[in-house]
Amino acid sequence: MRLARICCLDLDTFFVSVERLLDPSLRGRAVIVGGRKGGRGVVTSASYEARAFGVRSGISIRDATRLAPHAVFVEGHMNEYSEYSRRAREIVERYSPIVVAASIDEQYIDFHGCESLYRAPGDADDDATILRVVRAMVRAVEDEAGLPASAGVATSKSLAKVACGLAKPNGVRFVPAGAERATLAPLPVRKLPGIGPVAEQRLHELGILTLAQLAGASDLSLRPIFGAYTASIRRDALGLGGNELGRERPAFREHDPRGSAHGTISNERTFVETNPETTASMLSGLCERVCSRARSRGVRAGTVTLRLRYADFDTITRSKTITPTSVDVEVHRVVLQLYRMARTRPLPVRLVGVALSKLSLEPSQLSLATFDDGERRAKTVDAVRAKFGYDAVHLATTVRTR
DNA sequence: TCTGGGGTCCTAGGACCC
DNA sequence: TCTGGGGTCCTAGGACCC
Repeated sequence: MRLARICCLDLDTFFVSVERLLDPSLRGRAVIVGGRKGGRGVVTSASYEARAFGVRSGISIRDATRLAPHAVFVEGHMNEYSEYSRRAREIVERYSPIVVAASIDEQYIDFHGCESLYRAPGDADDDATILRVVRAMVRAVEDEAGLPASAGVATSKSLAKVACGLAKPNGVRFVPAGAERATLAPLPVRKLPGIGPVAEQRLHELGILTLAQLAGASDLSLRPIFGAYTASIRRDALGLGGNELGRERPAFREHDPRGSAHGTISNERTFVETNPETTASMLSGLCERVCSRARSRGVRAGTVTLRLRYADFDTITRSKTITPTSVDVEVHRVVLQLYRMARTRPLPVRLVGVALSKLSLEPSQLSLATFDDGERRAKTVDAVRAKFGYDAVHLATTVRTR
C-alpha cells in the first residue's frame, strides 16, 4: 500500500532570506542576489517583491536592472548560505532520521514508519498526523532558523517536489494516496522535474501541453525526446514514481572524512580575456583549486577535462584519461596540453573550466610512504593553507589578479 | 533571456580486444 | 587479406537541476 510519506522541503527564496537575516533593512524590499546592479552575471535568487516586476532566477543582472531598477542588488555570501542551510537541516533531522539534501535549499524527508511516534488524540488518521508534523517542522525552520519554507508531501519523490512547488510560497501541500493522478493531470508539462525547455518545446510540437496528455502519449512518440528516461517520466506523470530519496549531493560532503569517490569536482570562471597571460593564469588557478578540493576529499582524479567557451558562446570540452593524481602540477600539465589542442579559433574566450572525474580513493592517510614527491609537496601546501589561508601559497603560474 | 557556477546523467562514435 | 559480433573504455556533447 502506497502512503504519502515522502516530503520535499524547500527554503523559499533562500539566498534572499539569508541576506535579510544579515541585514534586516532588506525586509519588505525588492532584493536581487547575484551581482552588483548593472554588472555581469545572472540572478541566483529574487525576492517576491522583485518577481512582481518579472525578475526570475537565471536572467541576466543587466535585464534585472532594467526590470527592477529600484531593487537592492547584492553579490551574495556563499559561506553564510552554507551555514544557514546546515541549521535548517539540523532542525529537519529532529523530525525524521531519513533526510537527504538535494541542494543547498532543498531536502527530502522520509516519514514512513513515523506515524506511531507522532500520533495524537486529535488526529483523524495517520495522514493527518504526518501533515501536522510537517507543518510543525516548516514552522520550526522558520521560527528557529528564520528561514521561510514550503513543503510538499506525497507518495513519490517526484510528486512531493511538484506538490512543494504548488505550495509556494510558505505553504504545505499534502497529496494523499489515490489523488496523485488528479493532482498532476491539469499541470503544464514543464512542472514535472526532468522536463526542461528543450523537452517542453518538443512536446508542444506534438500537441502535448499537460501531464494528462503526456501520460497518455505513445511510447514511440516520447522515446526520441526522453530516451532512457521515457518509462520513468511517464510513471512520474502518472504519480507512480519511486519513493527512494536518492543520493546525497556530493557538494555537501566536501570535508567528509570517509571520502567519496563519486562524481566530479569542477571549477570554472567567466572573465574578460585581455591577453593570453590572463587565461594561462586562470587555468593554473583553476587546477590548484580543483586539486585542493580533491585532496580535501581524499580522492585522485583519473580524468581531467578542460572546458572552453568562446566569445560567441560556442563551448567545447577536451578530456584525457590519466594515471590518477591530485597533484596540481600534474593536472596543470595535462590541462595545458588539452588547451593547446582545443584553442583553435581566433576568437577571445569568455570562460575556462577544469573538471576532475573518475575519482578514486587515495590509499590510507597513515602510509605516507605510498605518496610520491609531488603528492608530499601538495600535502605540505595543504598544511600551510590550513594555517594561513588558501591564498598563502600558489603555483608560480597563478598570478594573483585580485 | 545574449546567458554564472556547481553538479548529474544519457548518447553516440570510435578504438581496441577477443 | 577480408570477414563477424560483442564488450568495454575513451571522448565530446547536450539536457537538466539548483
